[in-house]
Amino acid sequence: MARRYDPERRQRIIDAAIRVVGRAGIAGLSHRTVAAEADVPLGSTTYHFASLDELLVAALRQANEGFASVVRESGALTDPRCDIADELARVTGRWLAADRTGVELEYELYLAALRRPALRPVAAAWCEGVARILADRVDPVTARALVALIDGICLQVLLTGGEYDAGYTRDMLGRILARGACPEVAAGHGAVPVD
Amino acid sequence: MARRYDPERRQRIIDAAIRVVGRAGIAGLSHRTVAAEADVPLGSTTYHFASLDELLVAALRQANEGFASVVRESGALTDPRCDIADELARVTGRWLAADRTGVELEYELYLAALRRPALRPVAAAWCEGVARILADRVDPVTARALVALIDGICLQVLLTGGEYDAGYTRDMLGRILARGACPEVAAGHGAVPVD
Amino acid sequence: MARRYDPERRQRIIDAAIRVVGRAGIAGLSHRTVAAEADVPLGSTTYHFASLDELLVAALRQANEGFASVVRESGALTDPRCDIADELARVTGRWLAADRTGVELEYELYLAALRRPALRPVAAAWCEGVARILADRVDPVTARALVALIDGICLQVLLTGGEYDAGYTRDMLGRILARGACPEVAAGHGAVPVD
Amino acid sequence: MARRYDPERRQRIIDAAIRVVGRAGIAGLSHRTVAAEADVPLGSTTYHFASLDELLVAALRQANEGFASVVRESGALTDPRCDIADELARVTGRWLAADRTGVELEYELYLAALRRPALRPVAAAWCEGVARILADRVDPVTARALVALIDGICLQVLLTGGEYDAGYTRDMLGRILARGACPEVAAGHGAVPVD
DNA sequence: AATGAATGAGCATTCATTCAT
DNA sequence: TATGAATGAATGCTCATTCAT
Repeated sequence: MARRYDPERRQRIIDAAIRVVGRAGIAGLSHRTVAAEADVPLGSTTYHFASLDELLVAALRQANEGFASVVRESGALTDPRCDIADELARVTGRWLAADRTGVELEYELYLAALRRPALRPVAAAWCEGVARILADRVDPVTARALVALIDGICLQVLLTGGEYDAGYTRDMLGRILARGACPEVAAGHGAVPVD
Repeated sequence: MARRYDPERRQRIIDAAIRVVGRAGIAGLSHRTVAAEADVPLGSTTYHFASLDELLVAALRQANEGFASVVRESGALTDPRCDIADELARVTGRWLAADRTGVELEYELYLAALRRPALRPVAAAWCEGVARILADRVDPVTARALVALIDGICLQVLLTGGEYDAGYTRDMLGRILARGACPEVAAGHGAVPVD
Repeated sequence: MARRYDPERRQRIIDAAIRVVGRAGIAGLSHRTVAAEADVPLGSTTYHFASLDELLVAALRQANEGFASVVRESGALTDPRCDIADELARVTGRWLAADRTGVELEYELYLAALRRPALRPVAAAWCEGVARILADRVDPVTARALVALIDGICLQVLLTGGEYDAGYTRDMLGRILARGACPEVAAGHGAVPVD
Repeated sequence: MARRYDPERRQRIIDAAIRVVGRAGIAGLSHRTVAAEADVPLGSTTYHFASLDELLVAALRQANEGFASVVRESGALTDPRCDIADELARVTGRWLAADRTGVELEYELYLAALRRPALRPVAAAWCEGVARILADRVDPVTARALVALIDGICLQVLLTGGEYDAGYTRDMLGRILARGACPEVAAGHGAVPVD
């Protein structure tokens, strides 16, 4: 009994869900685990969220902001003189190093959206969020490609257990940004022969 | 009783697992669902695969081949005169269009490696497999970036429900390839400079 | 459906567990057997007891009381003039004769503590419970030895299928009590010397 | 294939079973665990032992000798001048300290014999084995009581997780041996008043 | 004589959800 | 409104045993 009239309980449950997903993955999210983590009665979670999916969407929508805010807080990107490739590579490295839990959680969102259409808008917002921040410096198409490349590089690091290589990332982002730097090659999309 | 001596049972279980994941996602894969799909007794699945993870690894290893074989079969990549960016963009488009279920399955298994270390080596093999096919035409670092970018673009398509844009993809792959030709940028990061 | 709101269910499950162990041994105790015996749904047993060990502790705690209460009810022990050895031997005999099933159950749960640390505190309480009853008449060290000897004798009877010999038991308990009166022997080992 | 004609396989399986029971208890003994421990094919265990019980009896019969042989090897007991109580207490302490696995295994035998009549002769042999060794120095009845007391004391140590107290053990064994030392008290089996 | 494959029963446990209060 | 109790289904997994070879 006791704990009636707890207006922030709903929020506390969401926060707990984020911690649970961060720790054990979406597969580890259940009414029980989240109730235990939030220190609320089991019935409370089903009362505030009609289904687990509803809770999951609320949680992921909130957790969504990790990378975007890291990028936004990197004031450098707004400085027109900074090297975007270098700065993005650095920021990505910091993000990967700082809080692996948060990183895994955001990619878990990707995994989940694959099967749950309800999550697709949330996943789409992730991409757009980052792209919009870059919109002041690069055209939208390039921004989207930068996000895609960062995504792909991060996935390779996370999935293969490899080290993140900031120099490599900077160079590859640089290539995307440097459209036209080597006009004669880019023009024809020619292959780069190895020998 | 009845069905003793079924030498291909192990393979049949793997095939059934792939069908189950394709239909219901990894979350839908259980000893029971796969046993029902393969039409074998429950005990048979645990006999042939000591754990679900082991079955998942076998399934991922087999499903893994989808994109790689599409790329490999695109004989064009071995033709030194073809435009790699254009060809890769076209092949990717064909793959995405042909069998969305297969694509989703491949990415779901791929992303699952995030939480299941047992799957990581197989996920890593995915990247390397595609990169190796490109190895005849581009240096390894560039190959890895191409794979990363394709990964990122495919994910955006799958997750946002957007259309696949072959022209955009070709251009962005082209940028990565273009600068692969500029030794002063690639230098120092294991790139194989073009002489 | 049907049987919601059954406030004594928890106790009924414990009682059922004791019956199951009495009939089939600890090895025969499972959520399923106890649920069937208590006539409750399977989920009910796991709801009330988070693990089988927890149920076992509750059962042992309850079954535990058999010998202790027989001793306690033997009012004679509180009579300063009675012969403790004789009375303990008689009480032990009565306990062994009365309900062999109960005795075996008590020893089975007792011995199970060997492998299940969760049961150890309850097993320890068994010893202390009996020892405490004797505390009015003998020093604590002697009490512990009396309990140990009774334990050993009962085990021999139970395990070898031999007959219980009250005279032999009385004599041996008597020897332990007799030397309790010789301070020079007991001294130095926490014995309470008789002044 | 390969390993046909392995005349010692039966014995190797028994040895493996003892190790398994010592490590994980009787509950941990299965055809699978013992086959893995013995490094023989699963079918081999069922071939050599028609049932698990048969293997268990064979294993316990062999493991049975632990304490008895420790006592026997303590040559001191055959020296008429040695203090039996002291020597037994010391030997018991050494046994408990040396190899807790072996100790637990022997008591596991007790637990099992409670429910499996097939094991009772084995358990009875345990008691008699030790008693027989003492037969040269004390009368059979006293020998049995010594064994019972040692049993009870060991159980208390094992079950309550307490420390073994050699001095206490020597004193209590001494009381059983010292029949008649305090004739006036022993005669009447009088109680030992605390105050 | 020996064994790998097979299988159906059983295990402890977790679960989303329902519902009477 | 909020919740503890309840429950049936499902989970991964282990098992003793059988049996064709």
